[in-house]
Amino acid sequence: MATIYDVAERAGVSPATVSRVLNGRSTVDGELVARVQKAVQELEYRPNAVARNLRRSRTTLWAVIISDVGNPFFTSLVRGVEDVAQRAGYSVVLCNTDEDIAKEGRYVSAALEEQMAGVIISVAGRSANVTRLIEAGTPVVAIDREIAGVQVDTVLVDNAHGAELATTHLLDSGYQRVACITGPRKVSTAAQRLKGYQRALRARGIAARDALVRYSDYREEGGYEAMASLLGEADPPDAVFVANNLMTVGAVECLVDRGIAIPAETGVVGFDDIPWAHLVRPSLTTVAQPTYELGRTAAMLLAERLAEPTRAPSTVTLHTQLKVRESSTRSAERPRQ
Amino acid sequence: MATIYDVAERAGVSPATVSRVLNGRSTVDGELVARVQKAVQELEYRPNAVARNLRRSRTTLWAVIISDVGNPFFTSLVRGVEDVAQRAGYSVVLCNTDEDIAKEGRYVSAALEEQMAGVIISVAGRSANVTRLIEAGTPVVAIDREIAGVQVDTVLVDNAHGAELATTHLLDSGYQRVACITGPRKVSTAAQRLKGYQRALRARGIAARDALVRYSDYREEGGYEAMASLLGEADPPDAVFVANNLMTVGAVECLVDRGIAIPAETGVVGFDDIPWAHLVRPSLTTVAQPTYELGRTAAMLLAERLAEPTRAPSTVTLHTQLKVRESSTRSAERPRQ
DNA sequence: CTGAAAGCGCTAACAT
DNA sequence: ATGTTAGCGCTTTCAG
Repeated sequence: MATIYDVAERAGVSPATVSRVLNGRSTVDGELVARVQKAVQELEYRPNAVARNLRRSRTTLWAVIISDVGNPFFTSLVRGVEDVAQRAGYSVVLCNTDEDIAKEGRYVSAALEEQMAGVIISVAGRSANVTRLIEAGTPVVAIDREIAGVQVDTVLVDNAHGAELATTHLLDSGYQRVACITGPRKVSTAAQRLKGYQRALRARGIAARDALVRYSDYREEGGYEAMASLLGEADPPDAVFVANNLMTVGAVECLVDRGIAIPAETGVVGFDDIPWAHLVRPSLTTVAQPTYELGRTAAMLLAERLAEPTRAPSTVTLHTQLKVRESSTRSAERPRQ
Repeated sequence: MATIYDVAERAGVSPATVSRVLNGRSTVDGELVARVQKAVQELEYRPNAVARNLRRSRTTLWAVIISDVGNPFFTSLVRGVEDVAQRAGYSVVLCNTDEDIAKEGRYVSAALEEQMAGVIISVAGRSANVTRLIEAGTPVVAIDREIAGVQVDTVLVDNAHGAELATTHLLDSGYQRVACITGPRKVSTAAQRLKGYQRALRARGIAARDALVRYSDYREEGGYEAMASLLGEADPPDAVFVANNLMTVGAVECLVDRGIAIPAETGVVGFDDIPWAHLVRPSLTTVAQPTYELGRTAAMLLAERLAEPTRAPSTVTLHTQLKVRESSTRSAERPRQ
């Protein structure tokens, strides 16, 4: 591979001048610029980014740390990040933690060692890993999930509000015993969505019963099992609010397997859309999140912080939207969609 | 950030010795090892990977270049790559091209400039971009799509065979005029799947008619439009084989919008599963690909080539599987699944 | 077994 | 405006 010295020699200038031409910062004589560009072409010169990064002590890599690449929620989000990153001249390194804090820790170490320019993270658990990044001065944006006790730029959705809407909608549809399947205890979205569910019940003067709440893992199998467990109750629910998309699919599968009719016997609303919710029969009522926008917003916050490291961290909350479809509406009221 | 010199000083040894301890290559006196480790702990020393990469002139980054992060086919594949990569000590940089050759070119440049250790790519079009990588000596593994005229490790599925099975199955189900919606002309999988479709027709002595073939873009909207176009034919099809998952969803939506019953009036088989094909009503018959295994296999090939750069390139072909569900079986024969 | 020293390729003072 | 030069942090000969 040709180096900057080879180019300099061929163009009859110093390496510094080549560097100047390449980076277009300082002003260089037009004639020299032309010679350098010609030499670059002829030698098929390609700058060595590693050397540049070492010298500048910063890279053009962003780490995006998420818990499940298989979940369309996260892929849509990553896409939002990616689009902004590319435009701003950064590349995205994808890090999949499977909700595993140790794995998250390894990725944080890698981000630190690789001197990554910034990190966008949906945290798997407590804040320890994020603290390491902050102490090292790496800009961090929290996405989807809040990080307790740490001041960082954050992009969230109105989880409690969305959950409340969903639950209220089920009650409005005439369901009496509305259950909730939420996510892992440590995850902020799980807590917030549960809180919204409870708030909706309270608003109607209904006592929240622990027997109708399950904590699960945000995975399809977890949703299936939680639903099965709810159906095992002495007084089983006639509707369920499920706190993420994959668990909703699992819960629906469980109901289908048991021959329980949706929505006639049991109503279902899921938090977060799935790509083909409208093709599923009955089509699924969901609390849709602006997933792509979440990613875009986080990326823009990161880009801004990189440009202006000292400004105070901000939290952006995006809005969810209840998409009423068939799974939550008993015969009387049909959804318009 | 502490450097290797700080550690050396604190441990009372030379930087070279610290390096040896850290990399565990050369044998170092036990007492010195202990002192170095202690110093590393106390200083919370973290090696600078950028400096190491420059010195070693190689990195621990892999680029995975795909055409659509939004497609579950690719995310599952990426996950397979990721799992192997992490275990082998590499990180994965995700590059989304949107089937855009210019964008692909930019990612290839980035991979070259960042001195990435290897590239796994599902090519958007012709081989020019890949040739640049090969000329620079960067190991490349082609995944999902073949690269014409270039010798590289390759992981594919039996596209023509899968398409043939799908088409034959439709004919067996009693459909007479089976159409095909395939992908972009330049993409090898589109050609292969079309070929399998044609082969199945020929085997039954049916003439393949251009009027029943559409080239589209592997996207949902493209599938919708292609289906609409087919329905506009004087003699419209009574079944369709669709060459990827997203276009299948689009085609189904089109049929639903037109009030055409699946499978009674029109049968549908798609190539590549979608995650919730069984929840869709009618559930979708698909040619399932071992997506995760595709990724895993490509990653293993890359890891092997990195370990042994001179061995001859190999091509691995994985098998598809026809999953018969409701969308392709008229009342008489019910699917068992 | 350990240390000294060179150098990976680039950029940014500094000097001219 | 251009060139000279030091050095980013690490690894790896080469000596000892």
